[in-house]
Amino acid sequence: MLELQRIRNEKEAVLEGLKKRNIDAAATITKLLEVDQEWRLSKAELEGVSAELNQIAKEIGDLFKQGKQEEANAAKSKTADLKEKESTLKTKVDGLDAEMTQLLYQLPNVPNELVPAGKNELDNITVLEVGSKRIYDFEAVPHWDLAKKYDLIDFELGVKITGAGFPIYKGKGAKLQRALIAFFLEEAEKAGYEEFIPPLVVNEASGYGTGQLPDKEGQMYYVNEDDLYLIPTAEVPLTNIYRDVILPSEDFSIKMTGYTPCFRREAGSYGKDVRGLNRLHQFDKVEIVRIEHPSNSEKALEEMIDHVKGLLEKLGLHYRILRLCGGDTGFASAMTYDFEVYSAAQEKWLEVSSVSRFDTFQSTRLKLRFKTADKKTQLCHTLNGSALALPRIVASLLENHQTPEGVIVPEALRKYTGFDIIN
RNA sequence: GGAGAGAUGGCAGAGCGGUUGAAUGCACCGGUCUUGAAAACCGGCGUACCGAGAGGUAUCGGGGGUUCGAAUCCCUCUCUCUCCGCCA
Repeated sequence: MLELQRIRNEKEAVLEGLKKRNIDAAATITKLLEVDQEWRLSKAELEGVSAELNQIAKEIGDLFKQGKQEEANAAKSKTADLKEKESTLKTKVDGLDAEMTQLLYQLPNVPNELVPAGKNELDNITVLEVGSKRIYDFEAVPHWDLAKKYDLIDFELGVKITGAGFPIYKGKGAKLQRALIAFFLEEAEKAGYEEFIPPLVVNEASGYGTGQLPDKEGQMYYVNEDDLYLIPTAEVPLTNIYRDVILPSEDFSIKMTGYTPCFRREAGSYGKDVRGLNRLHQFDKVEIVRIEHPSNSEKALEEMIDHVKGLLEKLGLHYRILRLCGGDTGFASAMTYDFEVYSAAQEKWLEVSSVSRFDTFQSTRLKLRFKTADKKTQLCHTLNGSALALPRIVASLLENHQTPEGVIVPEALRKYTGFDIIN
């Protein structure tokens, strides 16, 4: 959620920024400021009436103490009108308040100045490409065929047990999952992230805290009986650890990591995009989350990018980094870098990581703040990224490291897998 | 699942219809004293919103109600604890 203060003070800059998302928010913001104006006036009026009532109540209390019953009772009659007025104003102020919140929820984050304007993925900017496309001297096979050939993943069996998008990993396939999780967690730990194992279901307040609610309600699995949501990413429980927290000083840098399964309904997906491991309802991911002083979030983002680069390089994967354009940047993000790995067999780039800074967009909702040196409270910045999500990494590893003899396991992974080839 | 108890400031813990944003202790910050520190003493010390400011309003788990007035009474929701049952 954008800070109301910011919209008041920098209306033009906010509008300009949102244009990069291909959004014209002029009407919403004009309306918002109108409501805000009226809200402030009504609120001042309401508080005046409340102050008057409080004053009278105090006087009546004093009169009773002095035994002046009649005067006290006389004073009571004065309150009827004021109470009526207070109640009306209260209803009005609450209504305006709700209307403002509603409008604020509609506005996405203002993109960082580096974010290019644009509509969709075609307008993203490639900022770095490392490695080059592998040349195969045999016909490259897509990962779903390799998974079947080496009996690593059984998609049909997953359909039997649960449904499409819930694969069953077997044997070396299962072990590869475990190895990747362990590898990612240890790399994160080396980079200074503390590991957490959070709950996989969260309450409504947490959903609102990181911005999955109210807009993306349909993307989460919902447990009606207990009013809980299955997490779509570890970002939700990890970031919400710091909901309603005021850090005691400005000297902080919080780095968290966690492995969790992630659950996404992916309503509306179909066709070749969902083939094999490309898009699943349940998948494994190691997430990194940071809570930073505003002055450090740029550096933090760079560090996270370097971390993810390191992972991909250790896995021997050819990748590129994209700075997403306004239109392709997520609702809550101020700037997002996507990492993509090239799949020769599928002849396309697969998104394997997304690293974002949210500035104060999440912390506004989370009420996540810190105390400045002069005792003021100020909003923190939040950032997060996948480091990494498993399915497309597995797809990339299988496809890019395939040989006629089998799939070669990257050196860095061998101590976790215990085998160096899948055949 | 059944029965009971409870939810107060960073923590502990009073208050149980009247001027209480809230006693007291601890923690924390500033000061006096000291070569320095400790102790002692003095002062300060939640959050949010409105306001240029003075100040005002809200907040004692959430929501609603009774009352001139609610942390205190009533309703409701959520959560926690204890005992019983079940169980990895």
